Amino acid sequence: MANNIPEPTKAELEILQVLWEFGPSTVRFVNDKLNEQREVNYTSTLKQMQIMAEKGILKRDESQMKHIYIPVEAEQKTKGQLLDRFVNTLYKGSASQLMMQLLGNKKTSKDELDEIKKMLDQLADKK
Amino acid sequence: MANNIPEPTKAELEILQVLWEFGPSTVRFVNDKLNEQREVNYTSTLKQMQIMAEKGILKRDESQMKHIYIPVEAEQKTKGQLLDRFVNTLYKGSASQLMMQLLGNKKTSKDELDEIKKMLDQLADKK
DNA sequence: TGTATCGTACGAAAGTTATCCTACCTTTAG
DNA sequence: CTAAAGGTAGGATAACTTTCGTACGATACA
Repeated sequence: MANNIPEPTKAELEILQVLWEFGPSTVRFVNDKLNEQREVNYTSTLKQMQIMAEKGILKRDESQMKHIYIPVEAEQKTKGQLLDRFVNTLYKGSASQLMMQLLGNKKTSKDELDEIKKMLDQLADKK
Repeated sequence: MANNIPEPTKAELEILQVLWEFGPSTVRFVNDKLNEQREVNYTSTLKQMQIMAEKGILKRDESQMKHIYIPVEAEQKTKGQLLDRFVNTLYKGSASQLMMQLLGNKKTSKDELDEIKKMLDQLADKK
């Protein structure tokens, strides 16, 4: 399978997040969601989503007048690729180095720590 | 203290990585390193580093003809900010969610797992 | 000493991204 | 039936990023 999707831009990522959270949506819906955070003109969002469709990031259902846009790749897959690229670029692929930074730099809650630990144990069992 | 450095661009990050790894350097040195990975014209790198100096990302020692460039912020600080932004954007700030993705998606080595676990224990002790 | 080499400075140009204006079509309500 | 509202399409524009050509000064060395 092709493993290299073109890196989504900042604006594209904002739109993807809305679609991931709320499922297939119209431009109107996405634009309203975006405007809860910052001001964007409707046609800007429209254009952006059209471009994403051209690029193959989104597909759309044109059977209705109000087109419905759907992400082509699943949330986890895309996020995973972005994360991979991030850890490769900044931490030479070392997950533990990233972890160290993450936990060292931030005040991570005890609950989070426990959750992470649990996860690690489960993973260790599998091996 | 000001906590928000402007996000370094892709090309800027490449340059920073060289300076972080090898310490304060001339344009020539950085450009040579970059050319081990991809072809870049010397003046491109020069211009890039001049811009970074203007932006305050780098400072430079002009006492010699061959200027020496130095990152203003420490590696860990900058990487920490980038990581913060990343986890906030993609995982709503949840470190454990990011971890799950990281460990689930990739085949992380047993050694890495152990190292991470050790790190967690140390952190837990501190609390 | 003069020429090749290596450095900086500056501006132009190309590529990418993000935004929005305008045109025009469809639906809906009065 | 007609006007208002809401939809898509497409081009223009602006900002940002990246790349590099050209000019010119300093250094080295034959």
